[in-house]
Amino acid sequence: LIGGAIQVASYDFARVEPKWQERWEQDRTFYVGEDSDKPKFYNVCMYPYPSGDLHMGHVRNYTYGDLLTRYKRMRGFNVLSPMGWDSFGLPAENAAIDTGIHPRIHTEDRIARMKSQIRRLGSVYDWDREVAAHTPEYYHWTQWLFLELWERGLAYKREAPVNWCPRDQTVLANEQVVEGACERCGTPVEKRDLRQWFFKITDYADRLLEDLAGLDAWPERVRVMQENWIGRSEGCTFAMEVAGSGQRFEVFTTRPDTVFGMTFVVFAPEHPLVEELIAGSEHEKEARRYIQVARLATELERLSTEKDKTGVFTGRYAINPVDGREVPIYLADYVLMGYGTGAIMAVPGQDQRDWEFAERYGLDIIRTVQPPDDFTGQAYLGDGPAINSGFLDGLTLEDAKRRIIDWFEEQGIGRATVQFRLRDWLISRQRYWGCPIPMLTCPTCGLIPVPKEDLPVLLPDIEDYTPKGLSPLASVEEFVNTRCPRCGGPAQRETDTMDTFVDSSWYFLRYTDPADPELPFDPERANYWMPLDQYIGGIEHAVLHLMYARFFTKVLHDMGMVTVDEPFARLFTQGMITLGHAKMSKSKGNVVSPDAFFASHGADALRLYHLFIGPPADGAVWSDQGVDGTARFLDRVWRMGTGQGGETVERPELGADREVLAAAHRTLRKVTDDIERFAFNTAVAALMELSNTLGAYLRSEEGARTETFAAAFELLLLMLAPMAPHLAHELWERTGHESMLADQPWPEWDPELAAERVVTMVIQVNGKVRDRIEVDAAITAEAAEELALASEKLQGWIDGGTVRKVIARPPNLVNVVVG
RNA sequence: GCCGGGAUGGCGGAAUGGUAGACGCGGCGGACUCAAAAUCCGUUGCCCGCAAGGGCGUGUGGGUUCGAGUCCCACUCCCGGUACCA
Repeated sequence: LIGGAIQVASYDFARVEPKWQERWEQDRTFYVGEDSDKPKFYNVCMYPYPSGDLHMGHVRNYTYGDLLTRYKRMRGFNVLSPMGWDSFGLPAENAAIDTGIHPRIHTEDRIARMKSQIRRLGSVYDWDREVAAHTPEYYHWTQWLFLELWERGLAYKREAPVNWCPRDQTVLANEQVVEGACERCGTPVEKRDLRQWFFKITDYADRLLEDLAGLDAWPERVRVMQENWIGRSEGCTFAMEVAGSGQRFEVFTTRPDTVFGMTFVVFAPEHPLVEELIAGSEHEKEARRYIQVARLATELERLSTEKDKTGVFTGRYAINPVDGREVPIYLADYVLMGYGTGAIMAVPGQDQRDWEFAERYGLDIIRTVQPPDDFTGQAYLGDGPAINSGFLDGLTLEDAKRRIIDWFEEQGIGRATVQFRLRDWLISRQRYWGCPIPMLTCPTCGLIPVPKEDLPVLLPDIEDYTPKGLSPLASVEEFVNTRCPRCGGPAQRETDTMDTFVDSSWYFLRYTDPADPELPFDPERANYWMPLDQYIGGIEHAVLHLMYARFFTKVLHDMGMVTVDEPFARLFTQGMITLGHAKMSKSKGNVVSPDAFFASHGADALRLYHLFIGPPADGAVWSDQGVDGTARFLDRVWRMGTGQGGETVERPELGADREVLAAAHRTLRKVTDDIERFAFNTAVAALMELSNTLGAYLRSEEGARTETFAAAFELLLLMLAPMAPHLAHELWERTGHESMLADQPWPEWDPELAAERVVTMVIQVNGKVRDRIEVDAAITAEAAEELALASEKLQGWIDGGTVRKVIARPPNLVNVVVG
């Protein structure tokens, strides 16, 4: 950046960093096998979508991951840290629509760019295990896994109302709809009925929920988010009858105890019984109009809480099974077809939504739980004795629930049931750049899987990527038309591709056996590495990827392919880097590129700043000057390590120097602690302090003793090795070490040296600091008290009062209570 | 609304119930230099004071404690997630 003579004195990262990046690669320092005596440590950063440019979020992620790889290796672990590419997906296809460049060319070009940036960061991986979702060698096994799910009844195709993004011309999973809009492009999502492929993740709902409890090394918030997403509620399903017609339908409720308070029934407008219900009713016209309007409403409008509840009377009545009373049946879109049975018993006295609806349409409200005297709200949701409830009167909420469910069972009309909010995972995408679904439709045999020996079903090259509501594959006749493997007749291939979250649900298993030609992975090799000892990534994957990957792992466990049934033992979710509290994004044009910093400050300074910026779990505000600061620190270390920070002197005796060595060992203790608890910011701060101490030592009047300085500086380099690896390795070599720094064991601190000998003791009067004195760290309470009371400064503060109490907390503090 | 997290100097942040503001950024003053950059030294929460020193101070109001940024209660605001889930 700046030329001139001075530049020679500072850390020449432009020369040093590439040198070590090559060395690590040539020496295969971070390539590993399964034949080690050391304990294993499987460390993964979430594999990226190859967008082509490393952004600060990646840098933060890989800096943490790389620190851990290097640190754990020094701690004696057989560390596997692989990297790969989530390389199917929409951006490459959208680019192809614009430019005509094949998504594969586009993607592979970007992978190459990103890979070189990752190398430039000094982040090290076992590249022999690199995987990319878009390669036939990988998606062969994604298809194989699909067929396994199919064989187990966990993959199925059905017509369903789905979320349709009109801009991307594709279906979205529920998880990809954010506030009624497409997660990717923000376009409001529409409802469409399409035949789609689903994975039956709901079969695993209970296990996905229960096993969260065992994930105690996961962030609490991620567990809570998954718990809410799965959304288990216990309740009861019971049957009711339509008066006159004898038609039966079921309702689900979590409050069966309030059944005597039912004053109406509501059906979702899409409920399959609605047609029959309204046919011939005097309210038929009105009802049809309402259904029409409800269907057209976008998800966004329907979800709006601002909207008043609307509905329409069907003209029919349902019979309450507990007392034979007839209650009106309404249609209303506040009841959702996708949850429960799509029909509810409405109890306005105990449900606020029902209350609002009842008020609007002038329906009765009956309280069945006695609210407390001071209750001023509308619907009462709390506990209390049951009232107006026949044989339930007087019972508490829980007792009444149990009693009424028993009664339903005795009558044979209902039972206790559990409902989940979680829906099956819709995996069909009407797009080109994804993993083809290995299924055929035969006019005689129906849905037929592609035989495993015919895999992979290759993605054909095409010319026209424009979405037309069907996958672009649908217009490739050579692809579509094939033979049925069962009857030999003509058959047609499935033309949808899979959601890219399918690809990413198992890549961490492929890493363990990346080139296996027979299986997605060898169970033995997978069992050696699984589970991941550390998984690091963004919080945005809290429910999507992390839950799908858990689901796949459980299925593979049930297949006997892998022993564990949870993939990620420890999860760390990093906070987001923002610029002045605004999210960095291309569209806002406020992206700070790491590339510029590789050139101006070097990778080590950038890494160190990411470590130093704040607690890793928190968001952080980017500051260019912050990188100046860590670069300055590295320069100071560099000058000290290359003899430019001051001369050392030969001196036999170790005197006050002992304190310098002690400081180094205390730093080592703190840095080790801090790394273990992911407090990288304070670990860096501690290294800065040590470097300040060493600088002062070199400049001190009596001079730094050669041997002592060397010992302390060596510790500094060892601690810097995982954080600023290039500079640390270079200085290690320059200070005369033969072996590579990365191969050194992490040092142990000397407890005797690290122990404090003299500390500052604070003397307080009534909790306010009035004096400070130096005392022996081993001082007794009695001696501390005596010293404190003897303090001259204290006398003025005690004057006029009597000492009521003395609290001594040696060696840090004595508090004299004066009254 | 519900769930989770948070609020500390000009800024990022530090602090097992025990010296609030470590470390860094920025600022100010100085050394070096013809000058600048770089580097080094000093200083930097606010208020009063020439100083010695003193007072105040961790979103607000209470409480527990010899002692509270930290624990408890009530509230305000900010961030994230989620939302007619019966």
